[in-house]
Amino acid sequence: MTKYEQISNEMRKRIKEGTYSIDHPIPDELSLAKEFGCSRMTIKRALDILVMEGLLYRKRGHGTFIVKSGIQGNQVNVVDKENLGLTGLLKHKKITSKIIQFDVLFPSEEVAAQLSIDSNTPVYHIIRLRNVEGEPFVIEETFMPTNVIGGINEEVLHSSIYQHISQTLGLTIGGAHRKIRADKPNELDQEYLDCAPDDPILEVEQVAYLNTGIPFEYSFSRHRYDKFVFTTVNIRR
Amino acid sequence: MTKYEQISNEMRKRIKEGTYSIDHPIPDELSLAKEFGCSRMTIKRALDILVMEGLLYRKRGHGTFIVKSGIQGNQVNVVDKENLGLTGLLKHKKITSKIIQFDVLFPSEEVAAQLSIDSNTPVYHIIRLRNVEGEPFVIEETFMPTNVIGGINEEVLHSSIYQHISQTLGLTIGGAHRKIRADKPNELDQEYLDCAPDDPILEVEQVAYLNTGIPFEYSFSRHRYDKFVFTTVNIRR
DNA sequence: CAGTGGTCTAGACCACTAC
DNA sequence: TAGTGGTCTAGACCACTGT
Repeated sequence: MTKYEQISNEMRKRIKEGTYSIDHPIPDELSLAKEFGCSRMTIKRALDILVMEGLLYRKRGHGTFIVKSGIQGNQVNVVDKENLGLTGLLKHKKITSKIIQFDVLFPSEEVAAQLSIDSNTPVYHIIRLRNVEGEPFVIEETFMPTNVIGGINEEVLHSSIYQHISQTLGLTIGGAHRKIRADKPNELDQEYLDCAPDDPILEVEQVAYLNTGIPFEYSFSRHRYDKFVFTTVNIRR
Repeated sequence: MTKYEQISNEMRKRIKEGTYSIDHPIPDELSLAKEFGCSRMTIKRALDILVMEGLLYRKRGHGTFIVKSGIQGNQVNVVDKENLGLTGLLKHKKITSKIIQFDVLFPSEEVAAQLSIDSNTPVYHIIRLRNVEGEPFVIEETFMPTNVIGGINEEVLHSSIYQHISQTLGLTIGGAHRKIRADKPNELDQEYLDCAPDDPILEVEQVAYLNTGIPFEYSFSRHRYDKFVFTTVNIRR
């Protein structure tokens, strides 16, 4: 844990606990530097994190203030929490997976383009039904290049692909591009998600990247409309 | 324009133009500091921007590399481009607005909570149908505190509220929290969006904030499912 | 070992705001 | 004028990597 992270955590705690008045600026950076026994740059960096989290804002010439609406709500680190896969998102919930399809094939033109591979590179093709607490939740169709990921088997598919990537393969997930849309249910949705012909579907199309910028996943997640909300936090810099 | 911004821009240009080999690290930070006649910290800060944009990635002990998929695609500053309102998102398209409802009322408990105001503060209540190129696109229901925004009239509603906020009122938009879900169409949707009873709706619920952290808008945007895709870019730090 | 990026310092000057 | 945050410097040491 770096010093600026420690200070950042301590300041977050103080802000949430109400240590500082909400109508006045928090102590200035030089004072905090003296208190924490560090340089002003380190304080600045620690506070930068809280500004990015939406907990503080700065006014040049005035000081640094607490964002009133930022205190309530316990969404600590919301900004970074996003691309962790279903298993990461829903801890403390019981997730089971049913493998509907699992094969290796040559990618279509579209899939090859999204994964930045040529059509001779085989890809895993996986369709899974994910149940949360025993209830059908989402159907995920996933394409992954075999030469980037590798080692996928039924055991992995029954637990978490993301865990396999980060822990077994030692790769770091870098980010994702997503498209979110509403759609009518297809036959697969109606069969496995147990939804009526007029129940909408929330589809998330995603290309996920390693921190090297190499795409490792192209997927479509089709959610029951009554059980899933996609949440984003956007903070201007 | 600060020095680190200038350097960041110059480096972005070089990367896109192919000045540096894509298979080797770009020059190390000390060399760049010498070339640009600045300290290493300033170089680091300039490169931080490009890392956040997904154009570069770092490997401790190795160097700094170009993200291959980051070169193609001209999505400069994608990350910041998001919350600009419909008018900002769809430039070059002809947008017209039909005002379905426009009044001032005392907020419900839910609306007051989202806007962090008490129930005695009046809010604008606006329902607009937005047409793109003459076709119905989205119904927006918006609540805004009169004491934060002010000066809303029919003329503003027919053009762009966001423009009014930033240009006329001189306020800066800071960020937004959004929830995206699929839903069945209600009567208003069917009437104005011209959709069938089994056409899904993509709803975006949003609380938008000024850079001071004060919420200024709580809104629900209900889109035709065949005309709108919500896109996000997520880059891990 | 040398070379890379990650963190941190102690201080400087500037831009903006209030008094 | 005094006080704030914004930027920048010229170094330092550490953590990690490959040879």
